[in-house]
Amino acid sequence: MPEGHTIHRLARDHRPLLVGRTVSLSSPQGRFATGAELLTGRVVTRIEPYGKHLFYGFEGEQHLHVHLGLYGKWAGGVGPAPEPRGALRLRMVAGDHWLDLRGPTACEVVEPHERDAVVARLGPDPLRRDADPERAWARLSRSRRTVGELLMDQAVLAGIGNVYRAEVLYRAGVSPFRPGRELAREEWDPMWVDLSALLRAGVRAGRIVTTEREDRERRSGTARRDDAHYVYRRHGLPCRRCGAEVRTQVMAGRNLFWCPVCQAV
DNA sequence: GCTAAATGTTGAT
DNA sequence: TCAACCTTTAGCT
Repeated sequence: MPEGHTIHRLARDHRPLLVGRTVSLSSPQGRFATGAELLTGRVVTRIEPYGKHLFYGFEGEQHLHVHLGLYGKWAGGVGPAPEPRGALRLRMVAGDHWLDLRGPTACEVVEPHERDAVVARLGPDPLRRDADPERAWARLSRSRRTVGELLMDQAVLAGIGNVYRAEVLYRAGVSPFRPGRELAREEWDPMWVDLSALLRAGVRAGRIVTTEREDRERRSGTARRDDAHYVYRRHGLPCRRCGAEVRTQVMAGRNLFWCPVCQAV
């Protein structure tokens, strides 16, 4: 489930398994091999997430660049690795641990300047300590594009996907159709803070939960198991706060969800 | 069992 | 704007 929280969680989980260790890499899928085997025998020096991109740094200043895309997934375990099945793009083995990568959009060995080029075209990532929210504000506040489009643009903000877009706008009470330039600074600053908090909670939980505990508890009598979101994929259902029907419409190529009452303007 | 859709991006039209 | 990439799952039958 790859928005930024998934990528940062993977970096956190993979560091103790890989950093400082000699790793062997193989690409059983063959036809999608991207030279990863050439890194076999080298030591992993660091693992860095930027937005939805993940970079595994190796001795010799080369990096393995991974982008999970829509369906990419890592699996792993301890002990002998299972027989490779299906489209297994990459297997990494370090000591007792094995890690299998399936279905990524990107899995390639890159030079430092290529890594830098990827990072350079990304906006600030709210999960990174070195993120500069002013860069995002500079883009948002000058744009005629809608805030619903801007939040999905990785050059404006890195790591936000379709779930966080819908949920953070709902929590801010901002219409996705508002042009970025009509967003007030006093509205945007709390949204950045909220995004950071939601993403951090997502890293901890390993999934996206954007509803407040009180909201979930208040509804507990009605026993909906799936109460992790306010509006995402809830079109046609009543808004959890006002009861109006949650709506959906394609924006920036993805299904947008919003409450027409709570997010009227 | 089958189909459609899904938390994403790229490159062609 | 749309197809392609490629995997999993939800919701049908």
